[in-house]
Amino acid sequence: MSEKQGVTPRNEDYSRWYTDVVQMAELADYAPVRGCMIILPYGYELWEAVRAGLDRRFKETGHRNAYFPLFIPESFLKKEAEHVEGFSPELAVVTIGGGKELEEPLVVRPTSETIIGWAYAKWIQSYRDLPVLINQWANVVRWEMRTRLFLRTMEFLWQEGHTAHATYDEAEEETRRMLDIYRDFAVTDAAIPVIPGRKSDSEKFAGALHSYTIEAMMGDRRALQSGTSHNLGQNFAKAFDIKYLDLNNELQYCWTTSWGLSTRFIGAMIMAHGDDKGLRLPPRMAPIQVVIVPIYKDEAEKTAVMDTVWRMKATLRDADIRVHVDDREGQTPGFKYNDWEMRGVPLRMEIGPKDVQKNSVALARRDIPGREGKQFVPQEGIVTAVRNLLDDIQANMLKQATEFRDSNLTEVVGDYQRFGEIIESGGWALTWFSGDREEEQKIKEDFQCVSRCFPLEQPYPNQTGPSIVSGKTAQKMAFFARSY
RNA sequence: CGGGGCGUGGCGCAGUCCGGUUAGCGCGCAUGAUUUGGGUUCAUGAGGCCCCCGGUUCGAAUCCGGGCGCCCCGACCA
Repeated sequence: MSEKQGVTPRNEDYSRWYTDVVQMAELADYAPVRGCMIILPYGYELWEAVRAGLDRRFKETGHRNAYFPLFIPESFLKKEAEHVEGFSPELAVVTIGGGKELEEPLVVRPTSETIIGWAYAKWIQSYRDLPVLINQWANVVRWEMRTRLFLRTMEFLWQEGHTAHATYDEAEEETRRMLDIYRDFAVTDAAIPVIPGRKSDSEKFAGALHSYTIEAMMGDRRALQSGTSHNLGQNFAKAFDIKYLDLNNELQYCWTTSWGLSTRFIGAMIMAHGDDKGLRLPPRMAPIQVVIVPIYKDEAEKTAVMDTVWRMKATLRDADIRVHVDDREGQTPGFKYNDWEMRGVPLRMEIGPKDVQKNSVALARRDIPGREGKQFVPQEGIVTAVRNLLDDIQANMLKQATEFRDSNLTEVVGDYQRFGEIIESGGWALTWFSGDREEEQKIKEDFQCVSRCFPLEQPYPNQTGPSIVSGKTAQKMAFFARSY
């Protein structure tokens, strides 16, 4: 028992590792209701970082935030045939309010296309009203059978963007623009080398013309859909009567899009970067970028050390570096090192009597374990030194994750057995694929996996190849992998 | 929905088969020492409707019946 101090090693039990990290790093806790979670302050700060990174990008591209109701009339869900079919099994429905049976049950939103569609129909009259570019930050509920903290919970937080346009091309451009924003955010801020691509017909959103996704590889090599962007065509416009008068005074249906990224993304960060010591957070997302651990033996040393500690803290804070001083009494420095490593803080600053004497500090990187990642730097010019290190850690984490991803991708052409071996060994296979539902169903039955996406960046553009199951000519290659 | 497992201080468990005084242990927590450049050590202490209801019994955490909840595997799943 006392042997086990940290998280369960990943190769021993990846699931346990994940649960340990989430709980020991105090990201989330279980709730009294099955499948629901309490997002703890440290976890919520990560979500705030996600929000900040995305919100800025949304606003830069002309979107504005609004808020729509949690309750949706049940009839709304039924207006779009595929949509209702896709979501019915996972709806939470309110039938009683104020002690009385409701005339029409209210659905707790699983997503807001319908109620926003209703509003857009009211608001849009003319081509001059377009485009409508709105995003909302909200919670949604889906009655999931099997849940896991952050990855799949019955209630989760997300943002959902909903836009309306005059033409197919504009809607498609918007869909792709938002996918690229997700890609840029994931890569630049979260250091996750996601693969943007298009979903196959059987994997697309219920009611969409087509869906795009960013797919990330987790530490156990399973795939995680980390954000999605949908071109809804005119399906919802027709269901909700979203129409406008064009230049020629002719009534037209709008073209709409929706796109979302949820608290699941926190799961992606945990699993894309974490190691056997626990969480590893990319500096741009880390609630605490630098943790200062003071070292002293007695009161005299403490006074001198803490003086330097508070001075360093103020210097870093004034430079907008997120810094925390671990001044807990009664814990040894060694304990604190492990504790903050488990919590994923990218950079640790140690300040002891020797440092006070030499006007130096010790800096230890989370991304490079042991002695190699540790260095002594002068207190003079600490801001630049820390900034450079944080940048380097950010870049290195992306590099590490990219190398890991690429070393687990295998291209396979026309060899179904080999394809199966790759999938069953846990890797990702890139192969020609027709996108037909029957083929995908066969793969699902044979290997318990479906296509992740047709990557936007095709390795052999303008070429064709034999679809993996049927052998018939396929236009594009797709990734296949087991997923969360 | 099918199969399996489990409900005992905050957490992880022992005790249940074979009923019997104050229900133990580890971790955590509190207080005080000690220690502090990689998870110190020790002392003292706080903390329990033994999931719920009913039954058997002089006596139930333990046996019997019923219920509830959770976890795992499968099925299902944007």
